[in-house]
Amino acid sequence: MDDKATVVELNHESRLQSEDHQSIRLWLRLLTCTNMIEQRLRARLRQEFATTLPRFDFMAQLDRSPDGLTMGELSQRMMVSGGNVSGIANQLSGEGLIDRTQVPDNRRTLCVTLTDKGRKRFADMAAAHERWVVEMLGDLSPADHRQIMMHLTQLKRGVTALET
Amino acid sequence: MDDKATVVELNHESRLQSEDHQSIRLWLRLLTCTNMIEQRLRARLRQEFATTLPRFDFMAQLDRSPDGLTMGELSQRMMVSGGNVSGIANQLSGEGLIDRTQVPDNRRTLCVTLTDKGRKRFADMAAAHERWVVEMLGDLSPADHRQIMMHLTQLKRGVTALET
DNA sequence: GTCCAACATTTTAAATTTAAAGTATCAAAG
DNA sequence: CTTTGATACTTTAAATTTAAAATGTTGGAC
Repeated sequence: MDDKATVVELNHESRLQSEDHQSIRLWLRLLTCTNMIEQRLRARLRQEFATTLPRFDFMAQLDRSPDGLTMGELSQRMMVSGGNVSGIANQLSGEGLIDRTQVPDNRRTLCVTLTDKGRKRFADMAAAHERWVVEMLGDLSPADHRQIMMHLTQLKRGVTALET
Repeated sequence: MDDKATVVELNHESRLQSEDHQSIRLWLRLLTCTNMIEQRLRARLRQEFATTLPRFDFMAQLDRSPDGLTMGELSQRMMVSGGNVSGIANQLSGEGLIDRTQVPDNRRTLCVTLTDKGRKRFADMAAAHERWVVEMLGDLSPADHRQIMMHLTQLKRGVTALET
């Protein structure tokens, strides 16, 4: 439907109108970058470790917290719904990668930890994952990194500040 | 599970280890920002227009291309699988918001356009959507906008450059 | 002690999403 | 003309995801 005299990348930003607000441009650029990286990571995790991004994320959060996390904490940190976390936990538990134990002083709460097997499994994936991310973002100089981080901090602060 | 002497935001970045590579930090920051914005937009589209982000995205791409887009083009631009686009197209077509017409010189190809109803419906949503995005990102000065865009351009270029 | 609202989690149903297989069409080679 | 491989799209099955309802638990208020 489009004449292409020049090669054009097609992605979220293709929907931009000339009169669109600068903020819309920034948002679509952000979305495009994130989606591009996410898709690559997803594909590689599937190809090389037969796992998914949310499962990896789940284990990464636990690896970071050796004392364990509750289901609610996992839900917050992974930024997904509670039901979602329940489902992933069932899988990982079934594969012996995590333990769920009752917390003595609150019978509503579960404490989730990586098993030894889970910790080992994650270590392999984490090393590869880091290589992939560095490969994708490593072009940027340390100074650029700092600058983008600063800007995204500001952006994040602005969004967080809004109520609801 | 965590003592919180200070208020800590919980999100993807919570999984960061002290020794993690700068690129991982940047990636998780990017993911957190995108998810935060995406969740807010998703919730508002549902509350105020009883629709979803992918449906909005679909219509936005079409609004941008008055001559229509093929299913394949939509798939590329929305950065989702072809089957996904088929499903959304069925919905929107059922609601009379889009038309799918055969292209005369290629019977495999469908050309998708917004109906008048679809165009009107989208105009309302787009106005609100722009307000929301500006509300979230508007804190940044025009100079900041330019800088972040520049950096994300570079980041995008780096990721695109990788094969596969 | 008894309610009652809040909380932590799971379950449910519906929608979304994906990868892969399937269908139909095309274009080009022989 | 026929075959072949590529293309455009849809269908399928499985997994993911979400919002909302359901379950069980807690900690006051009274």
